[in-house]
Amino acid sequence: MDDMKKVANSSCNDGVLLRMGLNDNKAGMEGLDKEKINKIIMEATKGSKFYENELKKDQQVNQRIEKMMQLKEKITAQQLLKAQLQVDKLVMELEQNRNLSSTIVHIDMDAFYAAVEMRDNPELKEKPIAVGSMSMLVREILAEYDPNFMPMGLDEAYLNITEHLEERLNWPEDRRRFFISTESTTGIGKDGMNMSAKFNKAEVSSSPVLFEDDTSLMDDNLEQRGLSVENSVVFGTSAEEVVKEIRFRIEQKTQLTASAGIAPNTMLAKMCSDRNKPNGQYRISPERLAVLDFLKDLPIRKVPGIGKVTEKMLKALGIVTCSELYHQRALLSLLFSEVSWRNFLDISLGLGSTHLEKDGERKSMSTERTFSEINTAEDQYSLCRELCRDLAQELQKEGLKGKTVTLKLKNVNFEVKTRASTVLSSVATEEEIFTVAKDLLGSEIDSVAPHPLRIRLMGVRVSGFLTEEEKKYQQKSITSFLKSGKEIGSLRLQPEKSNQEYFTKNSQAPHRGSFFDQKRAARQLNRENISPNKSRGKQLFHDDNSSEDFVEETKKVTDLQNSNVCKIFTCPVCFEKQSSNNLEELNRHIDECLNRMCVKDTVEISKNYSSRENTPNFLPQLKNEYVDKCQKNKTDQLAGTDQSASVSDNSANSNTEKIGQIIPDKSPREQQPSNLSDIARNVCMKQCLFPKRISQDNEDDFGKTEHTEGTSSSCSFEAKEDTVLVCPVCNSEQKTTNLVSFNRHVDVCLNKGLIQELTEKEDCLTKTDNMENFNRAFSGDLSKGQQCTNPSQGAKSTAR
DNA sequence: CTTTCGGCG
DNA sequence: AAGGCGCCGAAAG
Repeated sequence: MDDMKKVANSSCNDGVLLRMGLNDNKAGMEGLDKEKINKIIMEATKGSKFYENELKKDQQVNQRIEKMMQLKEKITAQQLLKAQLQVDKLVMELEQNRNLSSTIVHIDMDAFYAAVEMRDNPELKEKPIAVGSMSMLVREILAEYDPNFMPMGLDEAYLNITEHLEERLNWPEDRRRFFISTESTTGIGKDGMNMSAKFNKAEVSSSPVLFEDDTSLMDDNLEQRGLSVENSVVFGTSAEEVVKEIRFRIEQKTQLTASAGIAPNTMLAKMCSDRNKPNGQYRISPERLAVLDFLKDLPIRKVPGIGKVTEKMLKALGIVTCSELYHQRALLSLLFSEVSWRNFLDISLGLGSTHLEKDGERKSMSTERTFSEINTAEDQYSLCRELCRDLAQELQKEGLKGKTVTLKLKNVNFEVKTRASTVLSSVATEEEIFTVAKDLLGSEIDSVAPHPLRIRLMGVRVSGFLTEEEKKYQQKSITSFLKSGKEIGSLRLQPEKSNQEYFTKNSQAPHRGSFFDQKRAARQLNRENISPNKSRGKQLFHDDNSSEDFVEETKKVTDLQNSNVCKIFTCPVCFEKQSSNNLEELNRHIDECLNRMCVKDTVEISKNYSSRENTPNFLPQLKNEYVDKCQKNKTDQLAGTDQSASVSDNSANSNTEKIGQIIPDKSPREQQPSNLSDIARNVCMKQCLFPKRISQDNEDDFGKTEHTEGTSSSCSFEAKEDTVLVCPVCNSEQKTTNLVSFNRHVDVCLNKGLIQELTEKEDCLTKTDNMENFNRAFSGDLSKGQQCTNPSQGAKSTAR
């Protein structure tokens, strides 16, 4: 880190020297006109302003890293062990759901190389290069392989060719034959010539390898077809051949080459397309080992979604490759948010979306512009209006209305500020947006007064969109409901509270952050008490960290799920022998053991455990070596052996994985859909959905985590005797006091779409999530995005 | 909810 | 060829 500072400083000095040099020039060359020099100096200062800001940003990242490292130092061996167990349980679940049956293709136009060619050969500029190339291939070529293919920007696209591959098997050869256009060879200049020459040479005449699975092309067909055969090519039926065909047709059409990746999911496909770029392709065969092998030494930076900051942070933890990412999974689960570490886990296992879901509803829309300094309020306001106008136009195209307007400003020092304001009624038109934006701008101008606000960028964003349901109900039911609420008290379960309060409170369910975050926070308080020997974990986690073991290691974790032997085992926490046929009991024992260490946690957690039913239906096989190791570790501890080194260096140990599935515990929020996916529970969930939130309102300790997580409270299906239930949607009194039927009515009343959506996704929704969605739809608060993510894929699996 | 950040093409 | 730009979603506070 010191090195970095040095580099930065010297670069700064260079900048100064440069400017001094310019001054010398100025003195020496009197003929040079003032303006030009001023301009150069301006550029230089602009550069340094920019650079200064880059340095600042870099230091902020360094601080983040420092903070993370401090957090890491405080992690105890017990915490790490527990995390390891939990993460590994998840790993097994993920493995079990691994889907290798899709064939996803990622096509990436070699635009950059085209640009280089163009630079070298200005004659080629006439060509309608990438202009609309992808949207054209939209229709003309790609759709033949996947009618639902997904263009990503102008120069790349995903295709799911699974179905095409099946159909193609029955295709006659002629349907797979394509004629080589000779037009391309007429291109003037060496490039036109080179390209077609390259193609002919490499892909047709002299490289049978490229058509390895099309035997017919090579021999007899050549003879049969006579002259035309010289100009045609037949592609085989394998995925590779399909993609070659696509790339061939793209090149014929656009004169541009494309690279492609073939893999069982989008993430891998994208990484594959990068492999043999330009003008190449790569395939990961649909086998688990092939996937893991591909990832083994792959730098995490290659993964979509991992940018330079994440790379740097992980590097600070000694993580550079994907296998290292896997090895450190336990540590990562303690250091990062749940979304992040789960994403890391998906990456390291090579999991991603196996189908091309059209991206969900957009959550915001914005427009912004960079310009040379603007410092008069007048100009700034008119610019602001202009942006609002543009944005309003775009919003209208998609029929969107939002509640939050955000103004973004970048001053001449490259410092970015955003100011947001959320209004009660939604905005969509230029005027509506501007009304909000101008106030934000105004207060920013005021804040620097009497100095002028010197900006180089301004942007306006609208977010917090209304859903369809809301648009419908906004004016009608909800408003009337809210209005009338004061008069008649629609939900009189707690007459002393206004409905406003009711909903506000409900929407504040405090479960941001991961399970680990919460538990970590709790443990932080009594860490001193519970960790008599901070370095306990060193030997427990002996880890050679070699990537060769990566494949083996993940295998071990999963192998366990198939083993159901072992009736006696040693508790990995207290090291006492336990014998039982009842796995649930064993799990409970370990849970208790683990949590005994975390004094204050214990009560809550064991309460949670005892009410959980997702016990794995298999028994772990614990190898003796593991037990030995644990016991050795124990004796070391007792002997007071000091290993003060940081635990993370050896946090991952294949042995520890062998007991991964013992712990059934997981907070419901992060609970994956068990393969049991038991209908009964889901039914119960649905029934609980509404009664629960009503009954919650009666509870004093409403805000407590256990309740919002929905772990222990029982379903009460009957409202109190004297309550009158008023449907919050249609605002009519309901005769029934049975909450189930009341809820059914509300179901009907509310837009079905939402309910249906919830039902479809209920596998991955917890009660809390359901309630959140409900509350959101109910109260009209849509500022939060959907929290449900497909459990079979990363939280952020596809780049936009 | 507001503000900042990370990442992508 | 590298980095600025416009945009989005999500983390952080």
